Amino acid sequence: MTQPKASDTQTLYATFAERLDAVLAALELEGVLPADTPRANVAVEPPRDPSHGDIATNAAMVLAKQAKTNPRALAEKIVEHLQRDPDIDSAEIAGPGFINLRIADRAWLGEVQAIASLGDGYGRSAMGEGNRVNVEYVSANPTGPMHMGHCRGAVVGDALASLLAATGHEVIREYYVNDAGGQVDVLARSAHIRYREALGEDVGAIPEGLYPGEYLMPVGKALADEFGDQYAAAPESEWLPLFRTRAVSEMMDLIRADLAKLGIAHDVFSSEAELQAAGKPAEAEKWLREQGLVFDGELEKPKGKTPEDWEPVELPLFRSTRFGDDQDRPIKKSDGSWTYFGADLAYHMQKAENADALIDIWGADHAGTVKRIKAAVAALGEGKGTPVPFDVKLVQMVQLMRNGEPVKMSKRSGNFVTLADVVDEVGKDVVRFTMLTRKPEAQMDFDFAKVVEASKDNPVFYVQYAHARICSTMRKAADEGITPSDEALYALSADDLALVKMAAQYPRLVESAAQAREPHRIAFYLYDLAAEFHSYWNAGNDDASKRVILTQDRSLSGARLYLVAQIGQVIRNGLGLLGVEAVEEM
RNA sequence: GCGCCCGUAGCUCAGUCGGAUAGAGCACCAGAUUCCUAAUCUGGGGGCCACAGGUUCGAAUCCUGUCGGGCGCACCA
Repeated sequence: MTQPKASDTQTLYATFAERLDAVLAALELEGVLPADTPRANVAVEPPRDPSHGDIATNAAMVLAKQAKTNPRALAEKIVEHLQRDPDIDSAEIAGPGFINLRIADRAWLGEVQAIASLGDGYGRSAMGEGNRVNVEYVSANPTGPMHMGHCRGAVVGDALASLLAATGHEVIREYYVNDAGGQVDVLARSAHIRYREALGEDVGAIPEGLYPGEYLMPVGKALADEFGDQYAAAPESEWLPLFRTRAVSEMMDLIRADLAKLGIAHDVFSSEAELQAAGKPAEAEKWLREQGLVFDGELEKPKGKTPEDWEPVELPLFRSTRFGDDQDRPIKKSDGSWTYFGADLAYHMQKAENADALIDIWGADHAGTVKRIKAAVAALGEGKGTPVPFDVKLVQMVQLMRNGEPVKMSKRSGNFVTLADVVDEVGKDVVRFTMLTRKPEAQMDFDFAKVVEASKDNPVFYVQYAHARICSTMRKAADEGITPSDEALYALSADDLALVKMAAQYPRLVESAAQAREPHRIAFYLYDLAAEFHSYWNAGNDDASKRVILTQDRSLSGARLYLVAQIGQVIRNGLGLLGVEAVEEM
């Protein structure tokens, strides 16, 4: 598949922003505005109320003070210039000083042709200027299959990565494998029990503190097949590293398979164990000590209630308080091994060397560690002289429900709803769209039963149905011998143009969603666009002259088919960003 | 006690860099199918944007405080 090219031509809204800019520049020359007037707050956007026109700007209100006049007087000067633009039918001053523009039909029709010629590239943008952005997401511990708790971050991260890729960023999708801590030793011990079980031993119940899940049985079986009983009675030190490596590798295969079900594939898997083996945390420590940012000091007491076995210890601390953290954080434990943070710090420094910007998608339960990792990246930027843009997006918890009752999940007890189960039951598209139809920083309930049983109410089908309807219309028209054509676009009516206006917002929406790093905006937009289309379609039920397929007026029908095909294109492009399939029939 | 996130219609949620009369879906009520896919559409009722101050031409949006919900607060990961 060839990568669609970013739009070379400017989209409609962008050109009007530029035209306004030119007017303001002219006013500076005329002396109405002082030279080099800052215009950061000037907005050019569609008004919420369509009766106010196609495009509105607040320029006069924002700049009135600098022009030493009142907004309406300045607005009149601006309008005077704008009215000379042949693509602007009218420019009116309203309310406190808004300028409302009505755009000529031919400009809108040009946008329809732009969609057609850009195809998959419509809505792509060069905004990112090829900046390398590393997006780290999922990074679930390799101790078992993915459960629903991981799902939201996975989908949001993936959609965000796609969004950035579509807006001219070079995106690295990365997964950090936490394969170095104590929990992977627990995994190895759990695998050892399953190994003995596979050898025919009666192991009874899985002991407290180990992973009881049956997903480790195939791992034990594979180890038994390969090594026979040579490790069955051997001391732990003989088999632990081996079992750990094998089990982690199997778990990662499992996780990759789960992610594949969601349509997610990472470019890079970084191993914490390898990072440590390569001496990266030690390098980071050395460098930070030189910067005076790591020192040996006494660890502060935890802020909450003091644990009973609390005693002061001296550890190498990272001076994260210098960057706004509540306390300095240890990078090594008292046994000399690296803390999670110590390794993570080195990991982020490594990532920063290979990217212009970093984004982490984390679960809200890790919110407490955001400040220290941001401090680490800030320290790096300071040391290198160039700050590294770094964003941690927190994805709030998903409360899993079943018939209104919360489902308690615990990996330790083996009681959790796996991602694979849910995807198998309701489908990838439903899961992805559901996760994307709310902003990620708000908590959400995911009622399993509701989503399974009432999935036909899911908005994803509403959007997909719009696309399927368009495809079906194209098929039907082909049967009637009517082909889409832009020859008679001039014949389109105001109802047709309403659809165009909605579609024309797509490029600016993609850019603003990418800038805000909020992929959910795409989902809501697609819903609105689908609604506009369904409404348009149904108008043909009441009034046959408003149908798309008109056997008695093949030229108008061809124009409408051409238009509708472009709506389908936009829906397809948007769903593509979200990783949801644009089905051709339902 | 401290930090982070959230609070918008009965329910689930949008609300763009602060902009004009705060919007959808579900549910409820009334309609549309001899007609391109009714998984759709049209119309209706429903709001102290948690509360109180502040900032300004203008606040659901920004600031401060209060209340309510969630998450976190060793050297775990």
